[in-house]
Amino acid sequence: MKRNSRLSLALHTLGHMAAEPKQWKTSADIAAHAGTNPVVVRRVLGPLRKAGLLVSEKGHSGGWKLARSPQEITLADVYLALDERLIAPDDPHANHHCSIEHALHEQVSKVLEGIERELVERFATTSIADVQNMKY
Amino acid sequence: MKRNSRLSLALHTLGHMAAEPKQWKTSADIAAHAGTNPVVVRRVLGPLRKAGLLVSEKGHSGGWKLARSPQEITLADVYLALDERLIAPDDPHANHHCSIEHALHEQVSKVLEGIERELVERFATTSIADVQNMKY
DNA sequence: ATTTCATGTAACAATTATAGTTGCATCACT
DNA sequence: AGTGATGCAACTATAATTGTTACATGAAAT
Repeated sequence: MKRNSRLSLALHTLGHMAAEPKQWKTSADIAAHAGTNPVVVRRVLGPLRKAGLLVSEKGHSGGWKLARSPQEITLADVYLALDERLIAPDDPHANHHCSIEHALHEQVSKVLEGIERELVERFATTSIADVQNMKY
Repeated sequence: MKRNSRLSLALHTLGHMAAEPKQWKTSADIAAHAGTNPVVVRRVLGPLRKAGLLVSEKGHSGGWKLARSPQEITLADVYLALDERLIAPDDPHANHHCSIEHALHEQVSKVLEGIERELVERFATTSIADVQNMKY
């Protein structure tokens, strides 16, 4: 696979599911389409289930499907569920000798943090249905 | 170092330089402040020089400094110079068996590509001087 | 001129992050 | 019971990133 694969895999999968919201899809099927492994799929989809975007069922004729309508799932929901932070590094306070360095570091972090927030807001304006319906 | 280190290292360095735009800084000094290696610093700063954001001089009393004023260097300049693509994976057309898969893939790519563009626009609204001056 | 100190670059090693794999417990439907 | 799915843990493999060493080149200082 490539970089940013978690988000990308998630969006593909949700896009597919949006086309047939009633149908249960197995991780094996999803993996086959995505050219990856069922366990990898479950690993990516797990957090989406925890976030309430998907539901899964065990057992015969089990699998995965959307927990709500595609219009009600935004890219921000997915992004946050996956715990991605593409802009701002999760850097919970590196040590810096000189105080100028420290202040500057704080500044850079604040700026990136702000842009990260704006990115999430942007993601929130697009739903899975939008992706699937070729709004763009 | 941590993730996103290239962008982050670049911004820190430029921030420092913005404080003393006349002064030549060596990669060794920069590296010491950033807690990394001079070669790594040159590797990150090289593309910024190629993009015309920095100038460097060899020899005794050589080093690096800004090629223009901090107000005239935006985060987008840095981001693009480093060739970062944080949102959209550079995926020059993966093969897909079924055409639905293909169409969906195109869609996801288009959406992410659009958001990537908007991110660059956002970066363009903030300059190194803004970072340094604690505008936020 | 020679020494000194810097960049520029290549090649390699080490580390870290990510993806892939195997194995098995658990649960639900047939 | 038997089958086929998820859930999860542990491990391996691979890729990406960073760090290191070595050396050629160029410019200033002596």
